Amino acid sequence: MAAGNDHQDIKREKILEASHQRFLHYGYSKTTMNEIAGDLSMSKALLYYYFPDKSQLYMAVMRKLANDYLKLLEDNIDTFGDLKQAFVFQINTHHDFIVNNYNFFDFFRLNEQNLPDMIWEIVGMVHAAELNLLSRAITTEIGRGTIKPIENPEEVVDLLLDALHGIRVGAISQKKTSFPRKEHLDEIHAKKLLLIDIFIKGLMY
Amino acid sequence: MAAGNDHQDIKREKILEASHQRFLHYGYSKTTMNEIAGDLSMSKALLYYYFPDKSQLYMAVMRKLANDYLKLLEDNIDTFGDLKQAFVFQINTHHDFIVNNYNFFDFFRLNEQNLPDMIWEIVGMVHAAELNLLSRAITTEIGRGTIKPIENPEEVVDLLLDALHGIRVGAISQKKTSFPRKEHLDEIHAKKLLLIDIFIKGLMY
DNA sequence: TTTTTGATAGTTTTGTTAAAAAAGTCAGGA
DNA sequence: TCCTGACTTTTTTAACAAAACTATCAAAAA
Repeated sequence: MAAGNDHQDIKREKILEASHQRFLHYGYSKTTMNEIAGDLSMSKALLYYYFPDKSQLYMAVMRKLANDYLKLLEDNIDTFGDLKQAFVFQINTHHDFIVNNYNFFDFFRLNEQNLPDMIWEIVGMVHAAELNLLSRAITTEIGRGTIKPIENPEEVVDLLLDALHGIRVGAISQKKTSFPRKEHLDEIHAKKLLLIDIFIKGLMY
Repeated sequence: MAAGNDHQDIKREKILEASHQRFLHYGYSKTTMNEIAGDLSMSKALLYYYFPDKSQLYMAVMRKLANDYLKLLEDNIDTFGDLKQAFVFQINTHHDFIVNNYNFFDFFRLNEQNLPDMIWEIVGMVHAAELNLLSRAITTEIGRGTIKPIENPEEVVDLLLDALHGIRVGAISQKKTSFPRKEHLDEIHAKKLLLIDIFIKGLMY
């Protein structure tokens, strides 16, 4: 709690940074604790002094990324001229987040089934923030009188987020299921914009 | 082509039926050709007389299921009072199709990545039929003057189908990614109805 | 007392091989 | 043309050793 933690915190930060790079470029399973330690010119044992194990180190990096994302959302809450701006902002921010960290999430793709609970805590936090941003935007918009009053805005936003999550690449040609490939993300992004366009109109009088 | 194929076709049908039951109850990887042959009191070699190999037998069953589904869609094309009826019909039919054959599709879940191309042909056919049904319904509705003219109805329907595909179980509590579990299908179904409600309104004037 | 490390213990992944099980083939019978 | 038993080939499974990696710890350094 005292000032003495400063140096420790800085070191932790360094470790998170180096780990992020490794995880981002090589994925979870193909980076070893030795390599991270090597990048920082420290011993592997020291990593274990700062973090209890590999998976929790990964989580810590992920939490940091999530926090940055959350902050971005929170900083822009209630700053939108209309509902569409809010939705577009959310889609763009989310898109950038995914594109910039695409390889980092191979951990998700690999384990697919039973991921550690802490992951779902973080995902839940992010989801809650998105829900908050967008349902407030909806409430504001209702106040403006542009769209119909909604009993439960969160339910509607939750639905939209699910729907957005379902957008995949070109129907017939491409093979669905599985994770979207990186080269498709831009096409997906464009489709999402079209979807919210229709969706918003669906909320109007 | 001649009448002599009748008996062969009946036998093929029997094989498809028995295979369907096995695949449905035990999944692809846990049913053996011997078991199917046993169910029909025939030799395994005879199966290979009618079908080239196991995977193509599975495909044949799948194609049969798909054809039944397609027929259902085609029989009801252009029979809807309004657009919503058409969408609800599609969602309900699809829902029943999935619920009734849930275990059959474990083949998808297992392989997840690189599935045989023939699968995608069938998926493509089904998708095309859904696209056709719904975009015709949209065109009809435009004719009625209820909704705005759309340059490319198929694009819009494609988008909606993707969105529907993304609907999953309750946000925070439940763990996303991965296939939906059977016990969640009804909840998903309800959410889909809500989505098309908003979506259709989004297409109106 | 806090931070750091080399050495080492423990666990998971990888590679190998043999046995078992299942897929797939074929010569020949009805 | 339809069908089968016996056979071959391929795939899955189990067991186990080697290698790679995670995680720990006593002790040195700061």
